[in-house]
Amino acid sequence: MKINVKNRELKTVRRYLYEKGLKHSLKRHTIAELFFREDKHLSVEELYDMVKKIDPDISFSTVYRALRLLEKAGFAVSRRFMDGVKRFEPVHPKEHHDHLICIKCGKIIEFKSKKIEKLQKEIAGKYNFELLSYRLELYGYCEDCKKHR
Amino acid sequence: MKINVKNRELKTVRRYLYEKGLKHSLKRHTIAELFFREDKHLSVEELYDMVKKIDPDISFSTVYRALRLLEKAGFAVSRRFMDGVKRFEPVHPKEHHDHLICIKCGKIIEFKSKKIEKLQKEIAGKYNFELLSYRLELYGYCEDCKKHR
DNA sequence: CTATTTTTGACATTGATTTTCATTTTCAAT
DNA sequence: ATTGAAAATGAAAATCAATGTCAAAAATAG
Ligand SMILES: [Mn+2]
Ligand SMILES: [Mn+2]
Ligand SMILES: [Zn+2]
Ligand SMILES: [Zn+2]
Repeated sequence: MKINVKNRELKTVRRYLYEKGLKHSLKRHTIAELFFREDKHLSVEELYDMVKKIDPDISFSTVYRALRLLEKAGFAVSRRFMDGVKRFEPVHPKEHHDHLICIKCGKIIEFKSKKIEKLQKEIAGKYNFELLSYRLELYGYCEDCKKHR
Repeated sequence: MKINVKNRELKTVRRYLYEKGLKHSLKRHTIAELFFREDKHLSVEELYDMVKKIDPDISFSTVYRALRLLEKAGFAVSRRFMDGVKRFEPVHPKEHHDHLICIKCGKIIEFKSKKIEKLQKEIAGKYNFELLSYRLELYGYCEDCKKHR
């Protein structure tokens, strides 16, 4: 159940805050809750626009800082796709994944490929590289967008 | 021979300028020549710093515009690696390639993998995506840097 | 409730990129 | 070589997302 996942994460956030001597505020909670519920790749701006509808008294700064906090705490990761803006997504207890990005509607589909990972390791090995991270992004038209163009 | 490649490219640039009714300036030539000669992944700033040593009267603006022109004309491509700054590299009549990037010294190694490309196409197909472009970047320590750390 | 510490909102700053505009240079036609 | 129209240039300003500052507000322990 999505709800349960979200609640588990919120509780863990709460524990993290307590352990770090940070305070648990309603605004922070509102932001985190929405962030986990949406479970998407959102820019600060985008999340802020959604947060505003729930509580118009939450500022951009607060959304920005909440996301950075979640990232530092390991509950979120950020990445930049080709449009250059930083996007955050919740970290799930799943491994690395990559993305298919629609250049028309912006839809993002996640995928994993053990085969590709294996080939990457081979390539790194060939150049005596110590591989620490990587990113693979596939751009094009999604199923819907390739019809209507 | 590298020189010949470079000269061929400069001539082609000249032809492009003529066809578009643009003018051929010495400054533009100096910038393009250096850009093709270096044949690396350079930010505007980096190329500007190198250009200054050849002709200190060339401004940042001019380097910036020259690179954009080269990109529009198809002689250069730009990309952003994880540091977020836009880098340009000459387009050679070779296919798509990907990058290994050292997170310590910044060295960039190019590679190609038909196998990975094939897997990517399979993945795109699985999601009914029309694949147009992609980027794959591998980050880690290069051969030298993994020793001295 | 009070004291202490953290959080917040508004605004400022940064850093890279891009645009603006007055001046200079190119180039084709004299 | 001279000239005039169009493009290129340099310096400065504008933009834009990301981040920093700080006084006021809110949270938590005692
Ligand atoms: Mn993702
Ligand atoms: Mn390259
Ligand atoms: Zn789409
Ligand atoms: Zn290195």
